[in-house]
Amino acid sequence: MGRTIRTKTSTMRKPETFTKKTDIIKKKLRKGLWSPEEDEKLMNYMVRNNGQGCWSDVARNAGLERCGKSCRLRWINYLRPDLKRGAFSNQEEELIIHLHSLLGNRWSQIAARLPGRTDNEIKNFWNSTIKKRLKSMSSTTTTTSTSPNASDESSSPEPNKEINILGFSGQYHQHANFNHYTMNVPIFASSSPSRNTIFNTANIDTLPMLQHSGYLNTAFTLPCFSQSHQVDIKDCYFENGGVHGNVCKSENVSIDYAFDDMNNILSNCNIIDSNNDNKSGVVENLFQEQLNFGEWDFEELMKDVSSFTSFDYSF
DNA sequence: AAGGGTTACAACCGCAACGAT
DNA sequence: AATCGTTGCGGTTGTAACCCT
Repeated sequence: MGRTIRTKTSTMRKPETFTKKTDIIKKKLRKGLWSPEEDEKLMNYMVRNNGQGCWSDVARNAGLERCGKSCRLRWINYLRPDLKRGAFSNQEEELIIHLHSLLGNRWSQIAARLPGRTDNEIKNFWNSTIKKRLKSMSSTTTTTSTSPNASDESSSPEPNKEINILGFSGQYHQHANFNHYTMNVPIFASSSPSRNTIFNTANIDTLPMLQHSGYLNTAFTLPCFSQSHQVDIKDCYFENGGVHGNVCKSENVSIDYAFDDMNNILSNCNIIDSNNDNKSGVVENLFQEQLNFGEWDFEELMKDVSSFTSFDYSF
């Protein structure tokens, strides 16, 4: 599957020029496509200043005739060094479909679980490709639902297996396109309280991702994309806000499920026990040699990622 | 080769939330 | 409490590139 990659140049939409007197009076703010020169200015500024300051300052200080909003968008959607460009992999596509079935059009939340992808990119991909594909699929089969609420468990397939991971119970559901594990565990707050919309209640689906604050919550929802293989979950730690200091240590629980890329990353990540002397959590890659098995080079992604800037987790 | 239709995606817009004053 | 500036989000638009006839 995958998209055909188009190499769009920045001449797609001509940058607006302001020649009219009224334009100049209004303020010489450019719109439209960014020129390579503008990109360079913004990039240089962001690198030089570590991205500090508000966006209107960035626009001004970088010598750009753009509004801060435009700069922000350009940076987030295009210039950020951690962006992963190119076609979506099959796994990404399936993850997007799965997440969309749970979250609906919350593109930023979906994007937060796809390292290197932006909400805009995912939204575009969804609207231009997946939506149509699902539509054509739904005309031939009636088994798939894509609306956020339509995935509620009452209308989902029967739970066909009780499971137990690290002492927490849960259920295994088999959907049309993926397997899904829902665990009944208290959920902790993320490091960004204002963005806590789905992680602060108990007994919810914990979506596949690596949380910022130093614990591996993905251990509990296990979307399955391919054939089964075994996965070890090691040293899971739960933040105080959730399980109040409980630490599940190196139990090496093996579970019988599958999900490949995302799981590959997560199974390769270890959260160091908070009882360590240094009292700071560190996301470790345990099996570096396996990183290229999945699509995401996690170390690379972690570099310069604004949303992952602080790795000195204080437990 | 031409041109009309479609696709992909960069960028804009409006709105809401939030913090500072 | 009201206002203002900033940020972030989701919907929408515009258009280069591509496809098809």
